[in-house]
Amino acid sequence: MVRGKINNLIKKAIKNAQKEKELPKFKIDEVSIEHPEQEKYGDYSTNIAMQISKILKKDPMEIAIILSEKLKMKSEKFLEKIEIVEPGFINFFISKEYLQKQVLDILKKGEKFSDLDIGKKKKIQIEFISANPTGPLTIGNARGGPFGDVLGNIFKKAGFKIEKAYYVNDFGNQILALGHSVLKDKEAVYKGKYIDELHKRILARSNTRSVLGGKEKDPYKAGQKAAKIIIDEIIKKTVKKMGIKYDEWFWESQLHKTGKVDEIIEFLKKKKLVYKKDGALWFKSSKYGDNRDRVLVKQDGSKTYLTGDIAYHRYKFEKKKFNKVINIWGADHYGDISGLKAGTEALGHKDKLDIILHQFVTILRKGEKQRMSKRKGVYFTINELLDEISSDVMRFFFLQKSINTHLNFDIALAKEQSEKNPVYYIQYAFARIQSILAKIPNPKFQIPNKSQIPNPKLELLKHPSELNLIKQLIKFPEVVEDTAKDYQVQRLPQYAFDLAAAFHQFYRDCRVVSEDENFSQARLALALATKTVLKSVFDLMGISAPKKM
RNA sequence: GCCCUUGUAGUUCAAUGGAUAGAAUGCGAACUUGCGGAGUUUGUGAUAGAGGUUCGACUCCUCUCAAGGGCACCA
Repeated sequence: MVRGKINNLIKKAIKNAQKEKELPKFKIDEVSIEHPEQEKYGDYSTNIAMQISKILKKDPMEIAIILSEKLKMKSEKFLEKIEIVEPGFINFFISKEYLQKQVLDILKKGEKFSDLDIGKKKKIQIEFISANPTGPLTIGNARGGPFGDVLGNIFKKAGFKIEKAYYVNDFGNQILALGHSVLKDKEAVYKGKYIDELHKRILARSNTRSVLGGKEKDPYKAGQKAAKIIIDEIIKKTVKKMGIKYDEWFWESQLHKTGKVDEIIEFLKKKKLVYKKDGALWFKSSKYGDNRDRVLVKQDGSKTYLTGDIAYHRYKFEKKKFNKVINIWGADHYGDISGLKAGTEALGHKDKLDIILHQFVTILRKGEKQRMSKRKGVYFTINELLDEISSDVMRFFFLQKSINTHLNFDIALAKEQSEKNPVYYIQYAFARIQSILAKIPNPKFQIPNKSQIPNPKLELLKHPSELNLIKQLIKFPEVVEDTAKDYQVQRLPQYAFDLAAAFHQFYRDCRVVSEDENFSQARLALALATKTVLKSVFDLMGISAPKKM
């Protein structure tokens, strides 16, 4: 990675300057390197001189001059020049030769280009969606879907071992409520077509061989049966349609059946972290920074959601040995964070749990807000959305936005704009490359690939559009690295768009297949490298890479 | 009342404390007889308000205003 190389150069330059007493000793945590927006400021840039100037109270320009002298001495072939600009920026310009060589590097590495090793094979579990099995997935609770899925893909690329999990809350009050709803008795809560169907199926006197059929009068059992059907026949299908594949579907009821929840209570009792009050058993979570204590066992003897969740997390950390667990929750679970964090800390797994909240989606119909409620049967399901727009468009739409935004979703607009969507723009770039490759007229123009890399005269690639395209290509590993660190997944669609734009410009300016064999070879190599990277980006985003459109 | 998140072109969204705030879409203009006219170039237009910190603020701090969420022995 170019950025890594520059980083090392700067660190060495600082050390050298210190050795020669041109700069005093001091500590810096991180050298920040960015891409300047303007071309004249180079390809990479650092503000390190300003950072140091704060510590040393010395003029940043002076520091920049000292460092740049050291950098120039050390400078390697990949840099064409280094410039200093007021008030103390050091700007780096990448050499043509280096860029040209990178094309071959990408072709050699293929799909593995931008595979990183920052994960060191540590195990991360990402749990997302995990909506209650009481109805179809709505746009509200599925926002975490594309996000969690893609974050997992990023981690994998960055060298972590990943598990994607869905936690099924098939236990407790909402299951009872579901049961009543299915039985359509006085305590019914949920409404909708699916409830009517479940009502028929679960109450109908069907053939005795059917596990789920038959008359079921007990509301809790009816609820459990309904939950299983909802997961297996509704949610799993929707999830698949969204292009998400889970490694594990974990059922909460298992924890209760196997006594894991009781074990948690015993464990906390032993650690003297519980007490009785008002007939309930409380967890002293406030000892771990929670704003209040939490109930583990209610007055009526049943366990709270939290108790089960702590048991589940013990399973994650101790049985499955995850080094890190990331839960993606809706903003309505904000109040539960400190309770679970306290629980994991009591278990001795502090700092291994990350909880990311996603804000909600406001559904608009013709500009008017729609209040959603599963209980009232008013909601917009993922399935309905996928009838209107493709999974590609849906995923891209959600991925583009930071998880923190309260986003507005106008269905009519989404449908209308799905035809002008940036996804098409990006996919079109891919299709264009395919079409170029398909049209190679002369068999002498070999298509370079992994097994057979000819020696394209890459030094011919010197048009600004060609060099710019290569610069985009080599940013890919940086995108993976940054996203694995800060979880800002919207960087990915942004990058895909920039890359596609760079390709379209190249296409306009540089004819790929021409009479000139050497040019054709070199540009084919570049087109192929672009195809490789685009394909990887599509894979990370879970979006299809069409050969034709 | 307290806590979390958010407020950026007409609209939907970007921008590790950096240099002239970037796209898409809308509206306006132009290019493209050539590997796909689903492409390219270009004009228009925005940091909710008031203070503060900083060489430098959309970004950090304080207050005000506005939106969503949370403050359960529900999940």
